[in-house]
Amino acid sequence: MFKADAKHVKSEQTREEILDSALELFRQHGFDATTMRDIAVKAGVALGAAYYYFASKDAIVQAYYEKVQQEHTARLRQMKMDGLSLRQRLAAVFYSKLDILENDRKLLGAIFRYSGEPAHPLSCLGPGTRVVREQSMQVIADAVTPEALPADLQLLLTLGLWALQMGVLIYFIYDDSPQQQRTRRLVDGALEITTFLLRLTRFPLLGFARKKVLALLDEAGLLPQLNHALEAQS
Amino acid sequence: MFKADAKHVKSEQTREEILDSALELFRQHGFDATTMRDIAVKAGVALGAAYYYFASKDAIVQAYYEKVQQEHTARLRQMKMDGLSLRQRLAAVFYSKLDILENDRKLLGAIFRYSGEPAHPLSCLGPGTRVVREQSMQVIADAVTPEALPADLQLLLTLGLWALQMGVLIYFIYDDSPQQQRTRRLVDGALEITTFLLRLTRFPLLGFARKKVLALLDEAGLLPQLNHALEAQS
DNA sequence: CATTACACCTGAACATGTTCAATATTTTGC
DNA sequence: GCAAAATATTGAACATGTTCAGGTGTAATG
Repeated sequence: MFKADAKHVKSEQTREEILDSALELFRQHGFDATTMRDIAVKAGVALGAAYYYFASKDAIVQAYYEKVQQEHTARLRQMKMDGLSLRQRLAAVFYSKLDILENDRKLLGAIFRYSGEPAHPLSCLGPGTRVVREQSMQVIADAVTPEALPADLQLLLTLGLWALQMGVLIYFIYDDSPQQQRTRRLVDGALEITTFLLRLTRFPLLGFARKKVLALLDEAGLLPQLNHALEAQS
Repeated sequence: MFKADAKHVKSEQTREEILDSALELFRQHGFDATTMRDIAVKAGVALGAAYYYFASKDAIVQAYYEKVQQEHTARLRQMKMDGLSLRQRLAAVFYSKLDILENDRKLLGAIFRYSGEPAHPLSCLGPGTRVVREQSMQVIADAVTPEALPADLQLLLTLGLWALQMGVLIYFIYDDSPQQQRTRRLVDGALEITTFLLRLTRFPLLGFARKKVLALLDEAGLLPQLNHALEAQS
């Protein structure tokens, strides 16, 4: 069995070699300027080997993003959130994501390339990316949960924040201010407003709007079985 | 001079021929399954001619979308909006767009392909598509203007509705319900909630939130010079 | 009418993502 | 240990988006 493991390790090493080479080249010369042949040469394998491990060039970026999501989850698990406010916890979630992605903004474009193609396996909204998408929602849900909100509101807030995060990432890609300070300020402001509005939902009129929104999202099939996910992980 | 015009007409005809051939093939077999060679053959021209008129395969879809936007603008100009409520006017805006795009949902994916690449000329958020983007905002602005809202609120509402429209289009692409009924219901519900919330902005607390949101968007550079656009067209 | 300029068009050549049949290597079953 | 199965790897071949040096016809110029 140890030999099987050794082999698995070897195989995994080849994969890593290809992935690392690809990322280094992407960062140096950009995604489009890097060819699969360049990647294979740098990784010291034949062209076909790259396709043995990755279904496509875009799939390499997808693999990168999965690593990013793992790292994001890991970082937040390590943080002590006790005593922090909801807004502070959410700021930690958003900021750490930006920190991780800071030097790879040019790679992110590939993630969104198939947003409008339901059938594409790499569509960031399609079934092919469900796992990483749910994981990214879970990170947000974990920051929301301690607030002990009513279940429906919690679901709504989580979904809204996830959508906000998507928007922030797009803004981040376009942000050419130094160190992407503008994106950070945008996050600050958006979270301030979010928590402010959250407090308002106690009032009857906004509570009514909340119910309306939830019903609408439900009818549209946009409410994921986050409940299940939440139960499963606890 | 009439000969020069004749030539211009001829050239324009070739362009149309290529565009029409491309669209028909895209609709029949999908965007990816259609090759530039197929398009050229069907249009009765050489491969290079297609590239004389369109910078890339994606640019053909962009040209299509520009036609769609023209049609959208034209249809709404023709409609009598007198006596309609804001919600009814907005419903007309959203519904007519869906009507125009109804049979071309598969084409739309290409529009969003470069959302995450600021430098790409076809990025739907980049400078290369500014004209058509402003035109699509203008259609919404025209439906909002008769409401005679305070300028800041009008700007905010227009921007929000434009973002909503983007989201609706994405949902539309993914919607496999018959005749995309779900998207229509989503529009109905979203507009109901929007107008409801709009009424609430009169209350001081939500008015405060409104100011916050505007300041945030302004700082983020997300408020376009829609004022200018509005002035220019009136 | 000859010449030049220019818009329009051609198709071969190129670059690169992707496939795949063939081969090498490792693991498994006996 | 050895044959068979599974896994890993190779690189040539292919498909297709894109480029480009050149050709063709038409209109202005002299």
